[in-house]
Amino acid sequence: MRYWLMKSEPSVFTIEDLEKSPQQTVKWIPTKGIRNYQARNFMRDDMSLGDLAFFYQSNCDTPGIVGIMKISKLAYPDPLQFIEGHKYFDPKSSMDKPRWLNVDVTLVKKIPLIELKQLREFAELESMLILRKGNRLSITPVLEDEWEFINNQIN
DNA sequence: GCCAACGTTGGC
DNA sequence: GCCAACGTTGGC
Repeated sequence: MRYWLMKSEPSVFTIEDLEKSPQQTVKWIPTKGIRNYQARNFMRDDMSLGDLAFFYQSNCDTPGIVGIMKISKLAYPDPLQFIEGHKYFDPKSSMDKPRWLNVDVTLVKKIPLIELKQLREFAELESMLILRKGNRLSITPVLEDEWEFINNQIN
């Protein structure tokens, strides 16, 4: 069992959108393609069914963690890469050899916002990838210790 | 294979 | 809106 942190911009997809989705389950992210090789490789190589992930809202007034999700479907080809003219169309991808993948996620629970600036205050979280300068990866692994520490803040 | 130019991310 | 940091592209 692994732990993850997955970013979404509220202008694109919010935790409420996830809450309102059928079975509270969506392709991550419904209207968006993940177009970064490192993030793709995490999904393809390292994610397992039942892995848990923080829902992190980014690029907004109050960036931070707002929920917990689980991986409910393993990596599969992102349909958006095949739609000609679509923003996420990739001419170099093919049905035979799809380049881009998504997983499905299911909401476990919403949690009260833990702001980025709060996360920065905990020495225990110093090594979190999300807190590193210049971090831009939309999917990052979270260590078990970090996961538990943050969960203890919730309870 | 180098690297400059460009595009994107995302906190502030 | 700024801009630092980073990833990708493409000419050479």
